[in-house]
Amino acid sequence: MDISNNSIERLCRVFGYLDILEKKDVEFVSSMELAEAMGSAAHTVRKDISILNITGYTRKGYPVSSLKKDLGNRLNLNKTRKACIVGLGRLGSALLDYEKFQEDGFEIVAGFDSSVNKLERIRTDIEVFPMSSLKEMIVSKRIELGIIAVPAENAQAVADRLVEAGVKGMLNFSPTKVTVPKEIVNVNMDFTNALRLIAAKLNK
Amino acid sequence: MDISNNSIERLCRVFGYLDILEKKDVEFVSSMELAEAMGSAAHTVRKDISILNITGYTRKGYPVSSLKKDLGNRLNLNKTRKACIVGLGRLGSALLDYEKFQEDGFEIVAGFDSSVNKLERIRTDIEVFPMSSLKEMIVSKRIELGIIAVPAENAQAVADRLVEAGVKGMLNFSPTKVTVPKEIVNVNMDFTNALRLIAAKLNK
DNA sequence: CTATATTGGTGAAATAATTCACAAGTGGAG
DNA sequence: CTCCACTTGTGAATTATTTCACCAATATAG
Repeated sequence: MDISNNSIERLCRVFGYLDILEKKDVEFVSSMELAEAMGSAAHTVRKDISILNITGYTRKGYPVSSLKKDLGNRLNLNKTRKACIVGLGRLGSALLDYEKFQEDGFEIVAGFDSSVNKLERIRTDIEVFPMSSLKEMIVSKRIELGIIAVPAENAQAVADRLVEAGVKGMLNFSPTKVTVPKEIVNVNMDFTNALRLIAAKLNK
Repeated sequence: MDISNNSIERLCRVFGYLDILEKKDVEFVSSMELAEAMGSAAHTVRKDISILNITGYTRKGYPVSSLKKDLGNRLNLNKTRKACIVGLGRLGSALLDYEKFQEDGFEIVAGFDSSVNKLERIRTDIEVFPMSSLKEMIVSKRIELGIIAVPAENAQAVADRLVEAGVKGMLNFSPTKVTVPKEIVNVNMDFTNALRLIAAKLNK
């Protein structure tokens, strides 16, 4: 299927918003309302949805629950996926307890760190392990996603080990770009670059 | 100047990589090497740079320091900018101590939280204040950027107050899209949506 | 000095993405 | 029943972005 990255990202956001509407028992939502919530345009929303061959109802909009279900099916968001966090410094341990992940269908089932010290001090409901058991745990717990929260200089090494252990996707919080085999999905969250982007846009 | 968002983002990453090269005293870098480090193509790098009318040297590449300086000038990255963090929960307080920001020219000069309890318990070198002094501090310290690290339900209210206090740009870590006047630059970092994007790309 | 291998620069071509415009359907008012 | 206001769906037009192909410049080797 040829659906652009931008469309996918927008649709993922729509999915998130539908989740909110569903919890409020809203039955129908128009492309206009979705667009407003997303900060985009109504025709963009309609186009994105129509790419997936999902249709709404004239004069009523899209049925919230069914659209959410359909989007979820097409975008693979209907099943819970297991993830682990590597690197339990300030950021990593904050992510361990970020409840939103669970609510949204991403279950953090393990944390890893190379420092025994950190492992002992950490207070969380989630099991934490030394780096040496990374592969074993990823395999036995069937973890699909790895979240990298280690310093830049270790990011590539961690990515390599995650790949070797068999994760399918990685979310990389380190400011380094990591190189992974092309079948592995990798998304970067580079805080500094986000600030740079803001600075660069300030006087455009 | 009409330079696309994607180009700007790529160039910001190039800027970051040049910083590393400069610290290693590398004198010249080729478009190919830059491309490899960025995970893009050489012609993309050259095109992006040429959009800014910056030129390199045949057979040598680009002079690292001078390219960095030029890019910095064009992208507004050569001066340090002051930022504050609003919301000092797990994530916010982790960000307070994220040294990378300082190294990269973004100085976190204040943290804010509505809970006096949190303010008292927090251990950091950076000054923290109650929400009631948000505007006063932003004005007096000439803070240009706001980093939002509060729960979704408060994000819009915080964004409004930041705008009202006069920040020029915001980095929003909450999973909600916030609406701001169009002259304010706003960038979202939505963790959940990043994971969703990964999931959606898994079987494409 | 000459030949060669590199490397940047860039207009043009190819692709991709967005935006538009409007036909078609339909719930609801009167 | 009729009309109207509203909302989707989508081919077409537009705009933006990426990719290509190749010229020009030049460092280096011999």
